[in-house]
Amino acid sequence: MTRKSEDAGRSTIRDVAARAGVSASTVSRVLGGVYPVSASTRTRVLRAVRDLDYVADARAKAVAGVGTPTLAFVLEDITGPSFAHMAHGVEREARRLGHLCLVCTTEGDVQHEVDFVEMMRAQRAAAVILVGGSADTLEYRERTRRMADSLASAGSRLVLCGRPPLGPGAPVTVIEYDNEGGAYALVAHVLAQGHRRVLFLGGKPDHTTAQGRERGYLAAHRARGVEPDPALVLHGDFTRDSGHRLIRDALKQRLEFTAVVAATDMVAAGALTALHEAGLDVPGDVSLAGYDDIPFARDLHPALTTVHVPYEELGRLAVRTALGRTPENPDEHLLLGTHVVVRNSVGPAKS
Amino acid sequence: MTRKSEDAGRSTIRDVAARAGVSASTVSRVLGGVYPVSASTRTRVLRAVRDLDYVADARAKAVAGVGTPTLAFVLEDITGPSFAHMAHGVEREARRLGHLCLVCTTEGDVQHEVDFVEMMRAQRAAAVILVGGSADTLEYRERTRRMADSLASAGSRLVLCGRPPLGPGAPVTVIEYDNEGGAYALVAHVLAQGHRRVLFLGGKPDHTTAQGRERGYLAAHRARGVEPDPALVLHGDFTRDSGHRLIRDALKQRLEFTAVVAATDMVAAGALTALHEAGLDVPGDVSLAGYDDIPFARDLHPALTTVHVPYEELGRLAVRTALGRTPENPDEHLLLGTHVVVRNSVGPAKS
DNA sequence: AACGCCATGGCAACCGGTTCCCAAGGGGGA
DNA sequence: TCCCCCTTGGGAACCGGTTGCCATGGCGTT
Repeated sequence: MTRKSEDAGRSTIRDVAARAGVSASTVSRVLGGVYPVSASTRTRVLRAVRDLDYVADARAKAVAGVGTPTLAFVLEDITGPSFAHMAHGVEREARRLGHLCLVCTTEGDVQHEVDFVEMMRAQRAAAVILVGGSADTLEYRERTRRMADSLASAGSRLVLCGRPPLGPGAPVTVIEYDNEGGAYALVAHVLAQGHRRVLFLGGKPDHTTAQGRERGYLAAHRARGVEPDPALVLHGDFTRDSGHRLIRDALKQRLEFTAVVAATDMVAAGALTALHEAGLDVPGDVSLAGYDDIPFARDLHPALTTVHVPYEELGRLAVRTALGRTPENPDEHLLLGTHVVVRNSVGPAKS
Repeated sequence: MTRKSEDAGRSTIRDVAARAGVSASTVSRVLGGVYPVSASTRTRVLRAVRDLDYVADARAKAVAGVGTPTLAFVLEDITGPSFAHMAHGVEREARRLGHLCLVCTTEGDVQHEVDFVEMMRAQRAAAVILVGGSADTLEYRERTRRMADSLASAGSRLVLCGRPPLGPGAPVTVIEYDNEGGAYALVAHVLAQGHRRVLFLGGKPDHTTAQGRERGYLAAHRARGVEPDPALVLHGDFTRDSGHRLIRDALKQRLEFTAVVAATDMVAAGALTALHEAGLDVPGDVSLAGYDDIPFARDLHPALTTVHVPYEELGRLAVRTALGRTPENPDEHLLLGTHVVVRNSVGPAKS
């Protein structure tokens, strides 16, 4: 028994070679499958492989340049339904294209993100996909730009998925969905039902996803000749509790509104519960709309009118464009459309 | 310019060494940090590292035995809320313990699972965590046993998380939650409200998670001296649509029941919508309970009475026991408890 | 001033594979 | 029967790191 074969049972290609009475190169060739090897040799080698339960070390193969490529995926929190769907799209497409898929959640910690990207550069990941909105500050742009350059110089690629783009010249692939357009269409639908005082439950003020949806809210008002009341634009975050709290407080201060547009379905869910708790009927007393079209939206009562975002498609596209990128078309920027899903939570305004 | 340094900008440790005028070993030692190196040499090396934007290849380090350990995580579909929470727990704990986290979704395809596990063996993953219930057939046990042995022989470890255990002797770590106990407590609560005809919306008949919950349903009846009507035990899957369809059909056939217990909250959500569509009040006409306590449960209307399962804790525990395993205590089997969360969807039976 | 120790850094082996290049041997055609 | 080609398989270099071992040289000590 050799030294290696007693080490936790992991056997090397040389162990196999010794057992089959051939050289390591021959074993490699049998396993590779392309190089011509005589039937008897092949049989002996395969038998030794089975006897030792041998599998070639993937890391060693990677060093030699024939490994399975890897792709990394960074998000804030995988338990959010829309994040989960993007993750699903990414994972599916990565698998379809023969890539392994590393995942990292940051829980909002910027330093985690930077560290992880650096680690992925060391791993020689084919691409790193950053998912989810962010504050679009100068610091954000510089930091992200550094990550992009660093990955690019290592032959890898940064993909921004639903994240603020970096301006021209950055070696980045950007896939966004149209937050402003979706919110515009949704709010236009609400206004068309006669509502004039529409409460907007937004996210963090500097978060670009929240900003886009807020812009759509404002633009829809102006397009209809309604000047939006700044007091009706509230800020929280994208959690269920935020929606719940915002509505409870708004009702407590006797803020007047006949409809609520939430920046996400999660927020809408909390808002709905708060409205119910206050004894209000939806949509009889107050209309409510969400954003994201998470699967649960149609099981709320009333079923939630919302904006459908093709999250899974987004994830798939991120992978496809990142990996299928051609040298002559290096920097892609895609904007995916959304559409309003009309259900039962928005009704005519009480006159 | 050397051959390497023009290759996509990736520079090797030898490039750095040449630029700093030292040998590769010195560069390695400077970066390693433990070996004593003179200040001037260190400065020159670090400068060369910065100039070339060098990062040591993680795969090469791994081959040399000093890489970042990796852990793999296999589930059917990450978009399910309970799966997502387990994934979150796994990822957090893996990160805390300094492990990278590979993820694979199988979409129910057994062959994918087998192939992926084999791939993880090649990757020398520290552990592979299989998540989610499964049919507990002989084929399942043999297949899973093979995976466990194969991983164990490679110094790795198979973890079954919410999956049927394999019986004694298998090199496996098992973390389960108490499906039967949770369902028992939940159904006992429903029966205590006076309900006698409780519809059970189960999963696939051979799926162990579904079976456990069904057993709890039956046991709670018997404990109360109520003989459960077999016609009230329905089978579908764990999707929202399944719950919706099952209730619609049950109502169409004029099945009599005063309460519904769904095998998951997703199923309960679909069921709730179907009940509403039929004009039934919950819990006035029919009581409803779920299982899993997903975040949305409290935003359903009425807020869903359900069983809380510590999914995130489960994921964390799976990682911790798999990695922290000691040689003298190799095979752990943990059973996590659950508890009923009483909300508003279960009321007294109409007499 | 000589000696010895320790700080420093290079050489080479090793991790576990792949693949280029070449040698040997067998079989078929002339 | 001889020669040539093609099939087959081995040796060694390489991928990009780490680390054991050893040589060197500067310093302090006696």
